[in-house]
Amino acid sequence: MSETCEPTDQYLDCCLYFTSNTMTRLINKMTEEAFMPTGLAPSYAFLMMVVIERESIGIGELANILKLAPSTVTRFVDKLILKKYLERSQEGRNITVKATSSGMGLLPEIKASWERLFKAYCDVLGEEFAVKLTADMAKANKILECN
Amino acid sequence: MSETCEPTDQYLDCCLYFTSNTMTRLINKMTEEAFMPTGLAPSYAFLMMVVIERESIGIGELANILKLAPSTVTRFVDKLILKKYLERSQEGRNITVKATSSGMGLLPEIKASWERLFKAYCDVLGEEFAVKLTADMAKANKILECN
DNA sequence: TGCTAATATTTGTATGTACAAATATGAGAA
DNA sequence: TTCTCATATTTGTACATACAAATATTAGCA
Repeated sequence: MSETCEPTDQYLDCCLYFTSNTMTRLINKMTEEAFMPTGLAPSYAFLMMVVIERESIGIGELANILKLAPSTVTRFVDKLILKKYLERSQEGRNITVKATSSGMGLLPEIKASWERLFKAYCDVLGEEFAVKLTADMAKANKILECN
Repeated sequence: MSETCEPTDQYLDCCLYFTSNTMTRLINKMTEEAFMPTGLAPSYAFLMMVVIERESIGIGELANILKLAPSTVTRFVDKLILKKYLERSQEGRNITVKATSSGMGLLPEIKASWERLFKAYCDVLGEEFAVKLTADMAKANKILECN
């Protein structure tokens, strides 16, 4: 008896903590699939995108943009350096990070994957609903960020 | 100089993967605080709630309700057994889990924490928005679950 | 020029969570 | 009754992520 969309305990669905965690697991799986061709986990791909867009950027600002802890960014950067996609450079007072040319080479595939992801969830959720939901969540995040 | 709600790169906010992960981190922090008095991490508290409500339940069904992988449920249950809040019982063919009396004793505090959490995010987001958002996310989850 | 405070980054360590492989358990066929 | 299959659970392992403590680096001051 496989489980196809059966209704489970409704009361958990009224909790933002629960729905948010559940959604993250579901969307993460979808995103990992979409980003498979890049050879990178989605968080790494996002980091690459931001670095490339900014040319050169410090750990702290990266953490701010990606909403990750600086220590997490450090670990990600370390791994991306191992893969030769990034390099650290000491620019004057600040340590900054920039993409190598092989890192830059990833950008088209990353962008394509990102679009594939968007299409994938719009296909099931309907574009209008998906876009609205995403905007609402971004709005909520902006409020929640301020503690 | 501190960073109070400054606007960051907008384009990430159009991505459901990004907004969902960000929201999960924010709401998880809030939830951990709210559940502090229970002495349990939120996921454990939720598991306890479901077990108590069902009296006795198998790992698989628990995984289904909580939307977690069965292996994850096994680990959680192991830890809750160590803390003497749960016990495993072999009922006929199936292994089931039920709360000990000390586990049951947690319920009021868990419920109180859950209400505190609800109040906390309604306070900042506004109850109407929060409830609507949660419902929309639950709706999206139901669709995404069916792959 | 050297000292101290402020800030940025990294490291140590812990936790949640998953997947895949291993294992156990019960059910049906021979 | 024994064998094999299906299903449920656990174990091995790996990764993202965080917090707090340690470290480095710069800036301002004496």
